[in-house]
Amino acid sequence: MATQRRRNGKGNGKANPAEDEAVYQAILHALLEGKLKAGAKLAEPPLAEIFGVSRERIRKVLHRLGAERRLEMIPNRGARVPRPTLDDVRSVYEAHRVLEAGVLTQLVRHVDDALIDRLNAHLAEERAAATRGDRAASVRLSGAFHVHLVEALGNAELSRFLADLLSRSSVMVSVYEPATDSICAVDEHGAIVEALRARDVARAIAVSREHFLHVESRLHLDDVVPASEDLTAVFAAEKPKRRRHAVVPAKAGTHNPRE
Amino acid sequence: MATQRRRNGKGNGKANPAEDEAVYQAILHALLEGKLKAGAKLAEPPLAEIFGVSRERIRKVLHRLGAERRLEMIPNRGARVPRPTLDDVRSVYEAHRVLEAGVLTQLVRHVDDALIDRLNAHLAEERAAATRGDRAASVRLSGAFHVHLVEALGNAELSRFLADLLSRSSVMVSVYEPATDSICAVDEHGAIVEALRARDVARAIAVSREHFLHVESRLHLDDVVPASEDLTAVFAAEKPKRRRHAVVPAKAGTHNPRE
DNA sequence: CCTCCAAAAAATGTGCACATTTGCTGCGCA
DNA sequence: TGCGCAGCAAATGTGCACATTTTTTGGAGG
Repeated sequence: MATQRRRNGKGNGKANPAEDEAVYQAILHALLEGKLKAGAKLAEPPLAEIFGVSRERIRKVLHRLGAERRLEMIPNRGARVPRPTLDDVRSVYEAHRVLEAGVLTQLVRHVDDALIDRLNAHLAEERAAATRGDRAASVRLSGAFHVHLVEALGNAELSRFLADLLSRSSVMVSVYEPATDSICAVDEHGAIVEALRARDVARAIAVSREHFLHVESRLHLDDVVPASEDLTAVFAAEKPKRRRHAVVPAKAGTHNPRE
Repeated sequence: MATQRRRNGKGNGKANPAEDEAVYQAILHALLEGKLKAGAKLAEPPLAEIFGVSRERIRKVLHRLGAERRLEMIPNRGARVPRPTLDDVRSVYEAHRVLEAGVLTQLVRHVDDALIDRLNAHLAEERAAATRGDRAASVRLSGAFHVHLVEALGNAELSRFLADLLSRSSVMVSVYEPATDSICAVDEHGAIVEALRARDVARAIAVSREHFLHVESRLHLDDVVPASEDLTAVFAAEKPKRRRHAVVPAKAGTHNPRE
């Protein structure tokens, strides 16, 4: 219900906040999945056509993404997918490293058995995923570990900041593709937990730092996978509204459009 | 030239990006200065009238401020100045504390004489302001000290995060008014610099933590200054466009309206 | 006197018609 | 051949006219 309206008659200012959110999530998702080329332009008319909504709707979403620094907005020239430099990537990784140092410092003051148990349970999950060779799960759980650390502090500001950093690094990862193998050594995570359990701040920070530098060293700037150029193909699976005559051929340069 | 147009004729879609920015800055400034009541509603029509711009312009700015979490946007119900709880304040202070712990940890790896000199120069300014009893300068310099610390790392992400925290806390400060006296003990800042010079991470962090707890303890939630209720009065000095029959007395709180 | 409800008033949200700006294409001229 | 530049097509930005929703108002009934 309530999914097939608009463009009837003329005056039609019906409120539909869910639709804004849907378009926003679709574009954000494509961005986070790395389905969009680094310097790609996101023009309003094509997107409006693809999602079957008015241009104003698209425009609002685009500006919101721009305000969140997820898109690069140039006055009178539209929105583009940011093209992060290697320095940008290092900056994000360094920020994460610094943040985690602070988090660990604060965390040793509040460690209890329950926290250690939760972290160990998470490590078990990570090991299981690694053992069974589930790359997707490994990547997800690897990021989740650091999220667990901040969330243990229960501070909304810090959690938000980390989420911001992670979303940015995920985009970069898709550009500088570090996905060779063994994404995030579980042992290093385990060492952090161990240091936490021992209340050893210095060691926890040292291990964490080592861990980040390790991950960071895997980045390589050459060999940039171009991702898809065609917006219609990118959003093919996102909004099965209707009006899908544009082939979506065997191009499929990226991953599978899943489900 | 080009500052006195609009509302002539009818079709008038002229681009004026500077005007967006001006309105944005005006509202943001009022927000940061604490001129707006905590739960105050920012309705579009009055603001449009006050600034002498179209409602769409106001709407865009309001949504942008909402995306930045500086305003609380409720669908179909407009924008309100957020009413931070005491927990919110503590959360921001804790985040700042945790962040600075990480910053200090990273900073001891890069301290050099030049940095220490710069920080000492800043401390001298702080002491001078304190000695001469300049409260405004003291507050400003006190915040600037922590900004100097992060900026010494040269990391844009971290700097942005701190700026975000500071802007939030400045709003809160205006609510929970900690301005009794001796806002930020210069000695505590000096102790941080001293620990940095000695490359003593643990001490630097301990002093910093102590410092933040000290500042935080000054907050009191009762006695909330209501600030102004009337939007026209709040923005009186901000936009001397015209159509301002509301006095605009010797207030002149801000800067010159340029050119 | 208080509560509840209907109708009006005000405020927010949206599509649309342009104005403006950008980008491009092709023609002329050195 | 190459360099500019006029004109055109496409995209972005903006005001405006409504539609929808919220809030206020003014009674009627308990």
